[in-house]
Amino acid sequence: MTAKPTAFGSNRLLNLLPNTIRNQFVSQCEVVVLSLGELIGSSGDLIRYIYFPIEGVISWEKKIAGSPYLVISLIGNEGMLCISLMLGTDITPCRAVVQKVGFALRITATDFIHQLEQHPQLNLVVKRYAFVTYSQLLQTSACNLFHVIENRLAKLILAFQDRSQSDELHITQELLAQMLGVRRVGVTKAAGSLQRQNLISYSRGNMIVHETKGLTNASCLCYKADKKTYAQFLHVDIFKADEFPSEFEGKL
Amino acid sequence: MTAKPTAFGSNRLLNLLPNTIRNQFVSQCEVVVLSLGELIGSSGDLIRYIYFPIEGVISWEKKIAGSPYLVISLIGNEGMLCISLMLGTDITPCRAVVQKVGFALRITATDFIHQLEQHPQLNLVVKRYAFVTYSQLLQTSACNLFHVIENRLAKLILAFQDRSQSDELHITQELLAQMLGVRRVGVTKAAGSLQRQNLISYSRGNMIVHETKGLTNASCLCYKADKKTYAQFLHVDIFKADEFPSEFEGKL
DNA sequence: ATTTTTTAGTTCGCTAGCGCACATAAGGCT
DNA sequence: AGCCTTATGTGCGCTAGCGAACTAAAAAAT
Repeated sequence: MTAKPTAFGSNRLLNLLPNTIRNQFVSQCEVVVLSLGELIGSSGDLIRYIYFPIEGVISWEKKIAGSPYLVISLIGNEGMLCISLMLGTDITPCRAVVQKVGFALRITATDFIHQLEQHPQLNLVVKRYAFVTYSQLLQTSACNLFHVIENRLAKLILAFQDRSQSDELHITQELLAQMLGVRRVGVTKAAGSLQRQNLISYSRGNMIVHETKGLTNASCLCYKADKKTYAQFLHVDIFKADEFPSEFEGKL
Repeated sequence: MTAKPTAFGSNRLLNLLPNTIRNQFVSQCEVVVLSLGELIGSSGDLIRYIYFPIEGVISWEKKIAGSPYLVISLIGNEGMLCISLMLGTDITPCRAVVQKVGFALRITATDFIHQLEQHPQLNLVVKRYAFVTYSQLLQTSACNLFHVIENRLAKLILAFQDRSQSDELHITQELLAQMLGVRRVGVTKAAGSLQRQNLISYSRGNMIVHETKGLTNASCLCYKADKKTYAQFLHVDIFKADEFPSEFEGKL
């Protein structure tokens, strides 16, 4: 499904760009629907398109030998897919699956590289996003090792909520378990605990977040750390510094 | 300690560069000693220098709230420190500690950025290295979650051996435990098991690797996966493709 | 030679999470 | 209504790893 975008720039990364550049960039994009369960790319695939979600949630999943897929991060309109092109290769290291329906702007890989050359501001935004992604992965790596399921579940729910832009999440415990790389029973227990604390309620795949703040406390500090990282390196005034582009250009 | 390098290009990343470019790059570097336990940078620090180890091993460590430092990766002459500069920021997300003495070429951050602008080949190598690093971190993240201590220890020993370029490692179980984010007792148990299999032997901080192959089997497949990733994206003929620089230039 | 420090080995009780199997309940379908 | 599928809850025995405390032995210091 392709059409000219109707909701320009509601991807938060693209929103960081100056208007003229964003408009020029978006004119090179097409809008595509993200349908539930859709596989956008598998590990090892050639990257044909770069996606900037506007609505919906995509999970970024790594598979290692002998273990199930593990969700590395969730991607919504705060992010993009996939950063590998920025890093000198057109092969994707993970698979990406649509976990909540929506739509995205997408651009072909070759056009994207072209745009990067033309717009140092775009270049900077994407590099910074890659850094944030890397930095959050560092956090997740340690989180996976040290933190218990209940904390990790709370963090995941919050991440899903942020990207859904809704307090009602449509997701089963089975799926949450797969994302966390644990048994469903483990999620049942943890979710039960969160429900008893009146932070969430759920029924057959419909979860409602009641208390974002309480859930933040129930999660490990990793959730806050991730948010802070994003805010620090992708703050809205990323280009407002006087030195851009004279000093930043080509440097960053 | 600064002096003109005596062993040009024995960093494997720099070895990928064409001779003329490597020589030009190295002429901008100074040689510094890496002394045991030296802290090269802490999380949040400004990046003043970029390091290309020639000998020795540096650990790249992430700290999250409430937990000890966790080693994300070991860096030797196959790598560099630190990739953040490539990603649009001059702040380092981890601390780096020298775990085996040696020396490195280093260049100031501003000179490095200058070199990147001048040499698209250098740019590509560093980008690719950043991708490999990211990709290996994906692997480690899942490994930390799914694999038992014995597997992870075997992997760590192999990584240390590779970067030490020696079968004799000088490292205590206490330190290995800190690297893995587990108790020393856990390492004692796992190391005892590896010793009973005649894969290693050790005594008071001196470990000898007897069977690299056996140790590879004792490790999870993550060790092999990491090697494969490195080989795939940083193979020696990274520039031998005809299309460089005409097609790659500016694109990758 | 004796003491102190460092490194490694052992034990104990405990918890988180596992695999597996089965029970319960809510919706959807015929 | 009755059946079937899907989602969630529960129980059981087991293992990996934890915290804490103690022992043993090698090396270093006095």
